[in-house]
Amino acid sequence: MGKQEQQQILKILEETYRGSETALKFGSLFQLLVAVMLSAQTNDNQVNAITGQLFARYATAADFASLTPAELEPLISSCGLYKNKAKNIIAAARMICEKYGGEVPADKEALVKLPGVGGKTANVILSVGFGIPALAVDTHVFRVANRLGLAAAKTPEQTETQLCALIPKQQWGDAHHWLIWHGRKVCKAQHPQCNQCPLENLCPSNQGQSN
DNA sequence: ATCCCGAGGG
DNA sequence: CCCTCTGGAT
Repeated sequence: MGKQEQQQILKILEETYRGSETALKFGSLFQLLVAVMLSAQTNDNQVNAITGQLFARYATAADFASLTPAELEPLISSCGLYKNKAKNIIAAARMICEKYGGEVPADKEALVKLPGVGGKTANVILSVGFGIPALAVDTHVFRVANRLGLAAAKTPEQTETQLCALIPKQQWGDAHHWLIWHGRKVCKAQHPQCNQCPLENLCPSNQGQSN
């Protein structure tokens, strides 16, 4: 896979998925943080199904900091992993109140120190929340980047490094969404829809390609 | 049965 | 590196 083909793939991804953005609903940076924390190992619809009511009742970091796990758990249980998520969301809310005046910090080092916030979540907050260039690598980005030959990575960290070297900084946030949506709609984990893929003839993982 | 915009702990 | 946490959709 040469650099020429990689740039061609990126161009087609951009044309196909231009303008795509997060499906998560949120009304503030802190709500974005909660929504992304809830999204682990579930899908956007499951998160959006509960955050409407949740954020109407509890909107700010201070609101969540005042909750106990026993209070929050039943409100988020439908998203799965709910004990860890409840504990982490409350602990992160308290740390944000104590250390950052109730505002989500615009700094990756600080974000990653929040309980339950790892590299992927931190990068989503930076790029989607603050407009700071960052390329979040989730399960879709990891899988799709490897399949398309945009990366040859064994870990999400390697994927991030390799993609960032390939893509201009101002497109990191957009590229994250191109790969997410391509992974969700076409390049699925189980049964990739290669026959309706705009990259069918460029993808090194497509066995049935015509060229 | 498998996957979903992961992270922390052992 | 592996395991665990977890419900809901397909």
